Amino acid sequence: MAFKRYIPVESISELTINRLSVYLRCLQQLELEGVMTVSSQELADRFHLNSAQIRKDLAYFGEFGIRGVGYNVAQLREHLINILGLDEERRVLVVGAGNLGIALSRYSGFNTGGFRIVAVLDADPHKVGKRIPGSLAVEPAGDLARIVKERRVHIGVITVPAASAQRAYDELVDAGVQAVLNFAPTQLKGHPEVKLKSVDLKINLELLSFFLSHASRLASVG
Amino acid sequence: MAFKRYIPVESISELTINRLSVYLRCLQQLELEGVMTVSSQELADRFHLNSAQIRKDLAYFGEFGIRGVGYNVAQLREHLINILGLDEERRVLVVGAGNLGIALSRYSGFNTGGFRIVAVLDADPHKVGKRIPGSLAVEPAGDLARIVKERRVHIGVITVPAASAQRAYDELVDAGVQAVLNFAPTQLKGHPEVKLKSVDLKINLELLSFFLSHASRLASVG
DNA sequence: CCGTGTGAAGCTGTTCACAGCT
DNA sequence: AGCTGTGAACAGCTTCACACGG
Repeated sequence: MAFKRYIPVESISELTINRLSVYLRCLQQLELEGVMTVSSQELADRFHLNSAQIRKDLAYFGEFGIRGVGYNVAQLREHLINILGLDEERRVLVVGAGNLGIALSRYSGFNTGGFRIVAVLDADPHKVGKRIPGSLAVEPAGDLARIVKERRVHIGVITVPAASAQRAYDELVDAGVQAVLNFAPTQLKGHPEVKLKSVDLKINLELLSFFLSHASRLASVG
Repeated sequence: MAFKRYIPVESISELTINRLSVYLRCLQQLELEGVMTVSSQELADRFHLNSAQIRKDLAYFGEFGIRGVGYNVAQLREHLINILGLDEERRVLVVGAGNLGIALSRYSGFNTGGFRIVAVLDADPHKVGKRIPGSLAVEPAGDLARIVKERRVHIGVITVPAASAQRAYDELVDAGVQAVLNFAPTQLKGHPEVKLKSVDLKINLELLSFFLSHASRLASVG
């Protein structure tokens, strides 16, 4: 792989990595449309991005474009897949078979493009054994460590209530997962060696609520 | 309400608003524990935040603390609820009764703390009429405009596939919603007057995948 | 004396603008 | 001639550090 090595990976911002995912979506759509080549300006116009930022983000990882021409769509798509590590299978385990856990385990985004859900766990004996339509059967949370090791799980997803999230996180880390995606609305801490990303779905609703409260004041002005 | 008025709301960053939600969670937990008063330093230590940032974020909206003492937990919690507009009922409509739409409509976070889901729609006639356990029955997507008006919907949530998301967004805006939360992995555009927030759940998995790919290189070094 | 509220400093992320390659 | 790749300027966000009030 022809990645630049003189810029350390740790120095690249999460914002840049998130944008690489966005660029990947855009390129996949262009490829469907049969577009062979695209300039950063065309990409920016089409998908409401900034052309300089696209070039800068890509330049962290290599020189993928051709001056005077632009980028080869299929090639750049492959590069992004390599950079994001989506060429390897990532085995995912979901802790918490509540509404969100079940939805994610059936969600196509979590079962395509390199990701595969290999287990869904719950501590509630009433849920254990139930088959999730279009997905797996729920397994007992007590088997977490064994399952992580046997199925060589890479990523743990936490969809338990806030009060149980820290314990789930600790167990996942002890069992040996390499990264954790947390949906519980709580601040987890304790394991700097395992990458943790937290997502609080309600925060986004509250953000919109804030704008609703303050938009009416603006509207009353103009 | 004793908000500062000399700083315009538009100048406050989304990052600050998101942190207000986090502070609210923290205060709710402290209140459960019976803590009456808290300093920014104690809050920061307890929940892994930065004390100066807490003070600065709060100072945009007023002077809520007492010098030499700290903040009254219950009072500050009320202030945050007011600032975020969570004292008013926000009526939410979900477009798309797939896995994610159904999960969100049952998700407690979307039915508490000021939010109430008043309708779940889908274009698929096979889904229409089905009752979501612990939630509402699915209604036809064709009734969107009527339902938005009759039930005075504030916020539309898009959980349809990427290809249908722009249409759903346009219909929601035309029907008169004031804000939209989009879960479809696509770049929406066209209505600057309606606040739009997009969340792509898969981007977070891809971010973790990136770190997995690059962590092994770090591990091989040290 | 202690902790808030806040200018100022420092840092990170974005955008500009152009040299250099094709 | 046109577009990439990139240093430099700019903008925005975070952290510092201290004057001020309780």
